[in-house]
Amino acid sequence: MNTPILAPGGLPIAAVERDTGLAKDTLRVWERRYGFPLPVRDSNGERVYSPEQVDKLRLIRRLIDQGMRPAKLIGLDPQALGQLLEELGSPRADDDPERTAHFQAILKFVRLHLHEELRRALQQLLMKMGLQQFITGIVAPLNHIVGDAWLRGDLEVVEEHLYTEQVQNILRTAISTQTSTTRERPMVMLTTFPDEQHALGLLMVEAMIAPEGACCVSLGIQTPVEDIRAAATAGRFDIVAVSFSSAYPARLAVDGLRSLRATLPAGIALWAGGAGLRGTERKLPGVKIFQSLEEIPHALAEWRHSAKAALQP
Amino acid sequence: MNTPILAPGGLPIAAVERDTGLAKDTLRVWERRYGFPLPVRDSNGERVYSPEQVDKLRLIRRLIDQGMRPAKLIGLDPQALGQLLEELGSPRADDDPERTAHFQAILKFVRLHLHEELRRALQQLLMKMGLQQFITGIVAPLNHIVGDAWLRGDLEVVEEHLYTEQVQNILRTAISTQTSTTRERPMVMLTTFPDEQHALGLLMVEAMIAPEGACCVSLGIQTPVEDIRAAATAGRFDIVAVSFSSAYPARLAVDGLRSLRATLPAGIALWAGGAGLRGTERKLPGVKIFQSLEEIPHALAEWRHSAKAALQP
DNA sequence: GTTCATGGTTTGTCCTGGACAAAATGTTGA
DNA sequence: TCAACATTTTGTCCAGGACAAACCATGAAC
Repeated sequence: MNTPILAPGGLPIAAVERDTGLAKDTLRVWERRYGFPLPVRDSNGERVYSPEQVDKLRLIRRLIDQGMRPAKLIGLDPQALGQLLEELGSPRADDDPERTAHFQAILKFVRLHLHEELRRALQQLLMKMGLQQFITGIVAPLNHIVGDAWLRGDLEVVEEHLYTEQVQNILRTAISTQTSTTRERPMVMLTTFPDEQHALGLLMVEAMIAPEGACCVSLGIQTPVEDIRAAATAGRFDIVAVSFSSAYPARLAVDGLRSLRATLPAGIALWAGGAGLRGTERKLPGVKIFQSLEEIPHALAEWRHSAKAALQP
Repeated sequence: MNTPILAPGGLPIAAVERDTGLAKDTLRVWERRYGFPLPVRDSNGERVYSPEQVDKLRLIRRLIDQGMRPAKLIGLDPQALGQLLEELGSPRADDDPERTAHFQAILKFVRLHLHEELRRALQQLLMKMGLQQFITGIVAPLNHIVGDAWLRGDLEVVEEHLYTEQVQNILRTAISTQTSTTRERPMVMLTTFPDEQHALGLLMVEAMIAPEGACCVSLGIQTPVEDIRAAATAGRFDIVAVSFSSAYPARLAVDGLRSLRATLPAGIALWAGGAGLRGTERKLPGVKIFQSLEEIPHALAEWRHSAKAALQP
C-alpha cells in the first residue's frame, strides 16, 4: 500500500488518469499504437509512469484540448510541446501594462505563499473595478495563467490550491452582498455535471449574473443530469446554466447536454460554457454555448427582451 | 453516439459510471460474478442500462459507502435496500425543543427548494448565536441530519446540494469578516487528503478557528500528503489540520496521517478530525484526534499555553 | 470563392475473460 | 481482549481485438 512512497514519483495508471484526465483505455491504446508513454512495470506487471511521462502527457492533453491531434504531438519532446502551447496560448501580449503589473504582483504572492497579501490585493482590485469587470478583466485571465503555469509544472499543487481558495472566498463574499433579496426574472439554476471538480467557473458565472439582478441559484458541482432536469422543472426556472472546466471530456459534456436538452421542457433555456466546450457549438442545437463570460450580461438582456416580447405580442 | 437518446432512458456504461460513481470495470465484473446488473445490448453489442438498474446501483453504492459489502446487497430488491438505508440513519433524540424547531424549519426550506428563505434563516441564526455556537449547535447537527436523510433517499441530490451550497456561502462570508488582518499564532494550515470530496468539514473547522484570532490558511480539499508536508515546513506553520468526512476510508486516513506525521518536523503539530476517524485514536501517536468541533477552542488555548511555557522556562 | 458531398484515416471507447493484491472476514491461540 | 494468521471477497489491472464517430482532404456544384 505504501508503494507510491517506496517507488519515488512513480504513478500507477489510475493516478495518471486522475492527473491528466486521459482515460486508462486511452493510455493503453497510445502505448500500443504510438509507443508512448512506455511506462516501466512493477513486480506485478502493472504500469508505473514516471513523473516526466506524466508531465509530457499533461502537455499533450492540453494541446489536444486546443484542437491538435495526438499523432502529431506524441513524437515531440516536452520542450517543443511547451513552445507549441505558448504559441497557442492566447497571444498573451497584454496591451494594458497596468493589468500585467497586477498579474505579476498576484502571481508573486501566490508563489511565495503570501495568502494575506494575496487576499488583500484581490480584494482591492475587486473594490476598484466592480464585480463584473473584476471577473472578466482579472479572475478569468488569471485562472488561465495559473492553470497554464500549473500544467507546465511552473506552480506547485499547493500554490494552485491557495490561489483557488482565496479567489473563491473573495467571490463568494462579493456575491452574497449582491444577492440580498432579488427575486427578479430570469431565474437561473447553476451547476455542473458529475465528475467536474472545479467550482471556480461556476462562481464566476454566478458573479456575472448576480449584479444583473437575476435570481441565481447555484447547486454547486456534480449534479446528475436527471436531477438537474427534475429540479429545474419543479422550481420553474427559466434558464439552466452548466459550466465545464478544461479538464472535462468534451464527449461527456456533449452527451450530457444533448440528453438534458432532450428532456428539459422547451420553455427552459439551456446555457453552457467553459473551456471544456471548445468547438462543440454545432453539435448542440438548442443549447446556447458561451465563448466567454463577457457574453453573459448581453445574453441576459436578450432573454429579458424576448420574454417581454412574448408577453405583449 | 446518439444512442442514449434513441433508447429512451437507456444509459451506456460511461453514463452509468458518471451517475453512480462505479467504475466501468466494476460494473462489468459485478455482471460477471453476481449477475447484476444485466443490461441489454444495443446493435453494436454494447451495454445499455435501464434507469431502474441505475437507481438500484445508486442505493447499493450508498450502502457500500456506509461499510456494507456488495455480495450481501446485490441480491436484495430496491425496497429492502431503502429500508437498510433507513435503519442506518442513527436515531438522534434532541432534547432542546427550540433547536428542534429550527431544524424542522430549515429542513422544510430545503425540501421545498426555498433557497432564499433558507439563506435568511441560516443567516439569522448565525447573527443570533455567533459563529462558533452556530457551527456546533446548528450546522454540525444539521449536516448529520441532512446526510442521513440523503442516504435514506429521503432528500434529493439537488436538495442536499442546495443546503451545502448555502451553508458554504454563509460560512465563507462569516469567516472572511473575522479574518481581517490577524497574523497571530498559531498559524494553522487546513486541508484534506486526495479523494476527499467534502469541503464543508474544512469550512467548519476554519469557522471555529477564525474567531480565536489565529492565522488560519485553508488549501481546500485534495492536497497530496507530500505537498502538505512541503508547504507546512516552508511556510513555518505551527499546526497542520486535516479533515475526514464519513465517506473517507478510515484505513487510508490512518495510513496517510502516519506517513505525514513521520515526515513532518516534530515542532509542527498534526491535528485531525471528522467522522472518517471514528475509533482510530490509539493507532496514531503524535496526532491529536478531535471527536468534536467543540474541542477546538480549548485545544488552541492549550497550544498557546504550552508555547508560552516553552518560551519562558 | 465558398459550400457541400465523398471516401479514407485517425482516434477514443467498448468488449472478453483472465489474473492478482488489498481489504474484509473468520479462526485460532496467548 | 487482543494479536497473528488463513480465507474469502472485491476492485482494479492486463492484453489485444473491434468498431463507429470524428476528422481531414479531395473534388463537384453553386
